[in-house]
Amino acid sequence: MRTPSGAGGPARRATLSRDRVLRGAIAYADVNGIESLSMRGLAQELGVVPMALYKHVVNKEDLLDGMIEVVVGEIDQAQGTGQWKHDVRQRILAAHKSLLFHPWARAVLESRSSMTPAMLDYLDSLTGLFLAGGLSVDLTHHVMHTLGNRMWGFSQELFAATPKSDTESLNTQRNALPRQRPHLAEIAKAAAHADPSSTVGPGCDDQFEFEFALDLILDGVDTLHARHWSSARPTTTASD
Amino acid sequence: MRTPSGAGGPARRATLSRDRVLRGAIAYADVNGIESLSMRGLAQELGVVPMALYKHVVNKEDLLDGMIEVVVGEIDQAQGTGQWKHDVRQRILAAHKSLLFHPWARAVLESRSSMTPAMLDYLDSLTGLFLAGGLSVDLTHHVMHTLGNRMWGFSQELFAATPKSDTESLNTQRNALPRQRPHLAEIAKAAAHADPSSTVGPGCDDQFEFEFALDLILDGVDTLHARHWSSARPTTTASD
DNA sequence: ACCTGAACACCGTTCAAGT
DNA sequence: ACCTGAACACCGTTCAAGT
Repeated sequence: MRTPSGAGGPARRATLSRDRVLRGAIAYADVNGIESLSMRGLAQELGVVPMALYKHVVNKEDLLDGMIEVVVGEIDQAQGTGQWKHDVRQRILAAHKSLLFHPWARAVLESRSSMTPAMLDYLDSLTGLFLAGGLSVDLTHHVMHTLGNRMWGFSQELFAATPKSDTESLNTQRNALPRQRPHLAEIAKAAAHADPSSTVGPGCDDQFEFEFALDLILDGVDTLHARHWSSARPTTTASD
Repeated sequence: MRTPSGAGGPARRATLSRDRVLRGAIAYADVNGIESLSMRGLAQELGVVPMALYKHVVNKEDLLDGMIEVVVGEIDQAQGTGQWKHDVRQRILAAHKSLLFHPWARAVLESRSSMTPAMLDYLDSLTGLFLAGGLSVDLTHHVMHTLGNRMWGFSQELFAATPKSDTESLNTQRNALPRQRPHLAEIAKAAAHADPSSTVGPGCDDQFEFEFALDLILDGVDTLHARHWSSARPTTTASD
């Protein structure tokens, strides 16, 4: 025992590389949450002195950039069928799946000040699917914005936030809500009835909601495309 | 000079209140950015010892909650016209405007673990507009999700990120992009042609893009409503 | 009872001293 | 030349000592 690479103590880790640092950080964030990811903590997890990380990563921002690069790079790129709506749908659902797998990824991705190469590649391939389907450059441009844009100025999955089950929060959800927010209560009740499995939350099927919104947008785009929509002479937007 | 409340030194501030703390924090974040908002820095800005803040705010999370509460509470609630599509559009554009005014607000709002009363009130009033317009509870439910949902699993205004103008970044934008990301380059070129004012960015009209996406969704909803769409028997989603 | 300075347990990153 | 411990300049929050 006490030999430098003995079997008793903490195992001697393989030599560090950028990839090992990034994957270590991803695993750390998956397990402990992104808010508790620190350079010092990650170094300890990797069995390394904190400053050793700075050989592979210029600073914490670069670490976060790299983590996003790995996650976005892993988005499945299925073979296209040539039908743009199907192919776009498939690609976006693949991205959705990858990001769902790492709960911290969306917030980190949105906090990046500029896009990473993998992000640009993904966007470019998606753009290419629209153009290959015969959509105009003009329409494709605005569709890309539509897909990237959060509605209302803010955008997160609004009913997904599981409130802490402290007393006040439960009161708000169960008692105060129906009185003070009757409209929200009505749709929450209907959703809970449709899926009685969840007792306190509204019991929404996140995947259904995601696909509903995606299809609504893609169908709307299809309509505009068929009408030869152009930003120069907008026909309102879709119907009028 | 040196009198406790003299005219020479830093002016004696009015007594602290939760409102003064929250508005001080908002002003601080507007000027210095949310990332440099600290309890200690805010206290100094308010001419107060750090621990004094904890009389009005339970911790930093509560401070952030309160800031969001103020911003969301300031969303303009125009008088409704009775036409649901118009009224919803107006309310959402008002929210968009309020959040644009505080660049940090979207990220902070999305980072909240549960909704604040003002957020719930806003959502309830929006839900009420759909229901008053005759949309089914079912459709209204999914529409609320659609508006709240970011497309693709991630969602920020994708082309809004103004990259730092360091050399590498400019290279990426100007030279590498057309070669490596031809599709993105094509729509960027078209957009720059339409609006030659911005030299490096794609020159997109953010407000136009926001309204395009909003109208696309609202028009799609209108179509589903006219077809008596129900999640029990979805007609695909819209057209087929 | 209220207020607050000092202290605690952290951060990311710099830097100079070691090999 | 490389590596790394200590140090620097911060955090949010606790706590005990002061009034």
